[in-house]
Amino acid sequence: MGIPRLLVVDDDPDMRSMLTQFFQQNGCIALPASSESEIRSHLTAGRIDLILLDVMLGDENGVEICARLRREQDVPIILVSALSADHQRMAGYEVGADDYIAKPFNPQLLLARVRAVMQRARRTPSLAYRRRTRTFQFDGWTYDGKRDEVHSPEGYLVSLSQRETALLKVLLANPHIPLTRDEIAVALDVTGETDKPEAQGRAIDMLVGRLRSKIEANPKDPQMLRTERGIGYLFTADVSVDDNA
Amino acid sequence: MGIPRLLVVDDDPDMRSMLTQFFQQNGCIALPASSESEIRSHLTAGRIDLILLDVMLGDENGVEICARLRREQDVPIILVSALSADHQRMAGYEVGADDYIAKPFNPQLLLARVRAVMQRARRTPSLAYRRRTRTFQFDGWTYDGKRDEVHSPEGYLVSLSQRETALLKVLLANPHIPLTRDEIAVALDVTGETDKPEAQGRAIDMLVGRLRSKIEANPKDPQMLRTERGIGYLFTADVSVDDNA
DNA sequence: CGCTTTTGTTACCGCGTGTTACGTTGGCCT
DNA sequence: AGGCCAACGTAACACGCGGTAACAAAAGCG
Repeated sequence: MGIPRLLVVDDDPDMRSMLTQFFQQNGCIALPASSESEIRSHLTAGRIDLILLDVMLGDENGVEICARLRREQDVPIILVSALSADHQRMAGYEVGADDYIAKPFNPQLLLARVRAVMQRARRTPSLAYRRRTRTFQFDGWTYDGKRDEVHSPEGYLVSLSQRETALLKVLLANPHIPLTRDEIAVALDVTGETDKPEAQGRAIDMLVGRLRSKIEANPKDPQMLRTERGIGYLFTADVSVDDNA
Repeated sequence: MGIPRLLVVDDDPDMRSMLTQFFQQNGCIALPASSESEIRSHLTAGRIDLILLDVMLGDENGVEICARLRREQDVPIILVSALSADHQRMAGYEVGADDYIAKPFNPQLLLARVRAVMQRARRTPSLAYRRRTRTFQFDGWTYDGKRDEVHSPEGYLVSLSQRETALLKVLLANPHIPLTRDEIAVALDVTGETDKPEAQGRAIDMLVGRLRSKIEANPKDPQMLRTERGIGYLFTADVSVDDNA
């Protein structure tokens, strides 16, 4: 089988990079994330085998996020918390988490739990192992996640590059939400090395421009992929999702 | 029957080559491996009479691997471990291992155990001893493991070279999983002499290209054997296995 | 031994992607 | 209003990865 791909969700940067590094040293691909929208971007953008989710995120609640995610898809989730109180633990399970670990934890134990959960998930003939494919509709356009194809309102097949497709997926996962360049960059970085010290030039601008030139009727006056001056970009189309395939 | 074919699984290169050499001097064919995916590739690619499996692999757990393999097929497995603790021993048995040996071990004793397990396996009228031949179906295509033939969806017989067939088998054993060139190279080396010091150029690229030209409808736009830029290759067809023959 | 077939190597090219540089836009200040 | 300047768009270039043609080496085969 391939390399396990984990998503480490914690709002404390130290804890986050500590964990991602630890997992990377143990042969996993560990991607950092710190908010629900980032989680969703990752889930849409690429395969994620397991989510390690801190219960106490700054302004969001890990348990609620877990419940919401679980209502929608069956990606394995391990909740992490500083509170080992029993009722918390129960809340975690009731909410659909696969396991629950209290801080501070033994790294080896954590690794063992991660493996156990992933193995359990693998045995289940669920989609956790298959690539997640959905079909999106937006403003007449179609993105077919199964074939990774984009069709214009007139039905023409528009070929996007890998990166352009990835960007589109990020946008589709976050419609009507302004995204900063950093947020986009992080979401795109499926290769996601350690939390980077912020140093990417205008790559996102170029990417946006290239995508616009392919999916905007008039790229000079973008309707769907708007720019929020001083902020970032905003996808303004209404998106409908098709989970059938 | 012929010469016994063993698979030596250990993540320590020294131990691995020591063991393979030892067995080779004692009239066996010993193939080195260091990960579950390698094991699976070998099992799919050719006959394996017995697996010598280290419990402590770097990022994988030998016991878990053993359990997983045993759930699927009945290859004899001997677990090897530095921990001779009893509970570990029990865990090994419960998991379906045929024997359990603690490091450091007497080579002669090891050999005796190996022989004993293999003989026991031979008496059992199981399939472990026959060459494992399966038939795979993928996207209309058929690979007949018995005759080593590939048939197109239209029913034409397509002749693949040895290496191309080997690659196809590796892919069939790992569908929907991105494989690096190194992983593929290792899996292909069923001849697997000593662990090589990694120095293969673009042989895999060529091999992939050649296989594509034979089994992809449009080799320029591969559907099944996709390339994962910066990673390696990915076989995206749904594979179904036929164990009858 | 030559000839064929398979397999690996080298070299070249195209494409996707990031960077740089420069022009343009639009907000803000006086 | 006009001017200033940061932010943005994008053309042009640079670079690396992967496809593949052509060649070389190795393995079968008579």
